[in-house]
Amino acid sequence: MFNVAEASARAPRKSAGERTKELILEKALDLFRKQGFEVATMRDIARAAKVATGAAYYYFPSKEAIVSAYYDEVQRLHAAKVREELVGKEGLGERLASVMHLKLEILKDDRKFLGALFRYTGEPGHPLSVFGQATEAQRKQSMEIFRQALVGTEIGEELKELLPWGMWLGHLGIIVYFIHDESEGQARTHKLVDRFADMLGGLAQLTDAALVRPFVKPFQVRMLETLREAGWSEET
Amino acid sequence: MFNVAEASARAPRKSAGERTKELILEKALDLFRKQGFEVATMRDIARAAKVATGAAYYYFPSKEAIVSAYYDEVQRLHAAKVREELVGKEGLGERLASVMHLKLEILKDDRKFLGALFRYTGEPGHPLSVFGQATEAQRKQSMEIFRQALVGTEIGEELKELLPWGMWLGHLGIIVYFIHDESEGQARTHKLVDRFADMLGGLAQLTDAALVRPFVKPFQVRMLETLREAGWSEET
DNA sequence: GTCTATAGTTAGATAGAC
DNA sequence: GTCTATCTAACTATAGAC
Repeated sequence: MFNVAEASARAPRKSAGERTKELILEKALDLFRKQGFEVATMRDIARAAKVATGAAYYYFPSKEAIVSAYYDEVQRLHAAKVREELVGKEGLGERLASVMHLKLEILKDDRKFLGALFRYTGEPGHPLSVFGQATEAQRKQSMEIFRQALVGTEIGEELKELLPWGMWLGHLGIIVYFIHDESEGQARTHKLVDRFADMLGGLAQLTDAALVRPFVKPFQVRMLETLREAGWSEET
Repeated sequence: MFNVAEASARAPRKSAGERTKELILEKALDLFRKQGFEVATMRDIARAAKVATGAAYYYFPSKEAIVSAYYDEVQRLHAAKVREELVGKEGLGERLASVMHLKLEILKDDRKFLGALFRYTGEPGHPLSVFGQATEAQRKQSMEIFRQALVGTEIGEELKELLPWGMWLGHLGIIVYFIHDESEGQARTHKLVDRFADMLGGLAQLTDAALVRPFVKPFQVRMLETLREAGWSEET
């Protein structure tokens, strides 16, 4: 009996609710992928999961919240893959490119409904706003992943502090580009990632080179000051 | 009689429809400012303008389209003010700061509903997407305004091509920050603008300085290449 | 706590008469 | 160009079964 309790503590059996929630999420994503976000209705989703509409709302306060839950899963997956794939990779450029390609790989079939993530970007109070209070935890988690890209690379103190935030912001931009990218396999986005990563790697080296650093450092310092002033550090 | 026709050609009398449209726009903005975008309904707006709901939809295909029409007006106003205020201002930093402060000045009372502009950022097909086909004209127009900030400043060829686009993109970011900024009179945003403009001015000078330019130029060239590859030039 | 069933509200959007 | 009537779908509310 004690053993059973212990075992369930180690690998807790999913409650009925958890399974239902997963089922709804899964069926919703099926529909989003097939029909797109707009066309799929909450009624459809509930029907596909063989639950009442109310059940869907019991687990997800809104349709967008389903996409948000999906994105949580994406982040978990991304963090895991990054841990695996980053070993042996050296240099900021190579590491950053790897992190981004992995992310895009995870998102590749879901461009049709990814846009829902950005719907509340301009509405500070909204629980699903990318820049809002309610999503701070996810933001930190995501920046943490990008911070991994810096491990083992030789860069100055200022960049070490600036880059995780900068890369996170840049990666949002890349995702928007990715959503718009109709090229085969989103090749253009992947190419763009390689180019940017490469340039960033080069620039990081350049700015730390003995000859150039004296000129660049004041700007880095001022940039840091400015961002702190702007409240960026409030949540770091 | 000829004179009347001529006069009306020069200053054409507004048709009934145009006046109705303006009335709806005006009343909608009143309500958005008082209640916010969400709370104000199309029914409220129509009632305030003393027309039927259908009439509002006859002129504006969606509620967001009203904000979009408002933003067109903003751009017109901004272009005019920039033309006035930029005379005598010298240096990239000072000119850019001026352009941005003027924009924020125009937007200052409307942060409550500005977020509606960004609602379709992640939906390429949508007529109101910031990055979509349908809004290309507005985008160009807006970049044109930022290009004014460069007039008379001494910067390299690459920057001359990169900056209008870069400033436009950056200014979108500033607007999002502005929307989130609860400081008195959005002082933080204005401060941020000054800092960024100042740094950009300094960086532009630095990168064109004889000692540093050889190092930096290759990066600028690659950046241009990359952006062209990415399709940025397709619409310029 | 996990749902069903059902009824109702709201508000964006549309169709068709005038 | 404007109105009335109507539709749709997100969302809410509630009462109750398990």
